[in-house]
Amino acid sequence: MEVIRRNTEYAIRALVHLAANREAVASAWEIAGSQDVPVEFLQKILQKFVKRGIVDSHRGAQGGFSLAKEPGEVTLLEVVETMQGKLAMNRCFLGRDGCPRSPNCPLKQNWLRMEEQIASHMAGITLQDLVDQVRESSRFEVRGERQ
Amino acid sequence: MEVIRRNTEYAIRALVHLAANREAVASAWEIAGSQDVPVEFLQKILQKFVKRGIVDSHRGAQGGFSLAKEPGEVTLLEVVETMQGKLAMNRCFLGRDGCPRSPNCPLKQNWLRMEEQIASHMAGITLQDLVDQVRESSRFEVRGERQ
DNA sequence: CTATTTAAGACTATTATAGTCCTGTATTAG
DNA sequence: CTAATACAGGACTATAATAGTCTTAAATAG
Ligand code: FES
Ligand code: FES
Repeated sequence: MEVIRRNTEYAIRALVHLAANREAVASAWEIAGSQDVPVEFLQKILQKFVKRGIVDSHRGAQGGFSLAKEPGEVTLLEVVETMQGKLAMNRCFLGRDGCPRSPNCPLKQNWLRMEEQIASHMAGITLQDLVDQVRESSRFEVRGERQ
Repeated sequence: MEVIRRNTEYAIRALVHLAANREAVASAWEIAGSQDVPVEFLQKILQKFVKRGIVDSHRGAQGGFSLAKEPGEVTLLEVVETMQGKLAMNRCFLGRDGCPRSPNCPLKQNWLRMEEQIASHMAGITLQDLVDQVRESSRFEVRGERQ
């Protein structure tokens, strides 16, 4: 079972791309090409971030997308939640027809704690961190350390 | 996005049922009825636990299923993994065509840590805990404390 | 022997995700 | 002003995952 969906993965890659070339405007076509993502699909994805104010869009010739915030300000949590909404372990357990049945169910507490753990973990990672790491590993690759 | 699937939820309910009536043999039909789960579907589910040695099956008339282990020995983690396999955040990030591209990717470490957190949390909850809690809450209900 | 109940696999239905396409509108180079 | 460029938004299709059903066989209690 996979928690992070494909489009979320695409989104992260695209945002890392934007964060790496801060201030520059990149078209969806350009990003898609460099990240192996279907263009039209990527546009759809980026639109969500535009609405959230995380990405700026620029129409017309020479237009495209750019990061609206500092890379250090955008957390993985924001990105993931923009794509797939709040992560939920399960709406209900041990209740036959929805959670309200057992308001004091112990699993509910456990699910919530797990959700919080994941969320706070993701909230601690920013695009800047990812960009830095990408630079790190490509430094290795340049020295001929492939695989 | 939901991490726990429907059939896993059914499985937990069914196992709690079995754990509550320890030693007794309950037919799939009986369990399904008491837990609002499609019978045939539940059979499929229980078969998985039989194979894992968590549940014993008894064919023929008056047959059914019973818990093969002590309720305190069966963890939520086992149950969830029996149904949906190991929980994975995502097989890969920031690599275009699979994880091997960046063996030292930072997200990989983060995903692993999150997976471990969830797993250890689930490993700390047993069927016994759930049965106890169900008894707790029904005690409240009996006193007329509905909602 | 017969009614009951699980085992196993094939099959279908439903829903979620992924991906495409088309039409419109803003922007800007020329 | 015009034409090319590139995003906006919605409708649409395809694919895959999940959920659920059905059918046949094998075991067992009475
Ligand atoms: S009964 Fe709804 S979360 Fe436990
Ligand atoms: S590149 Fe595969 S997990 Fe990061």
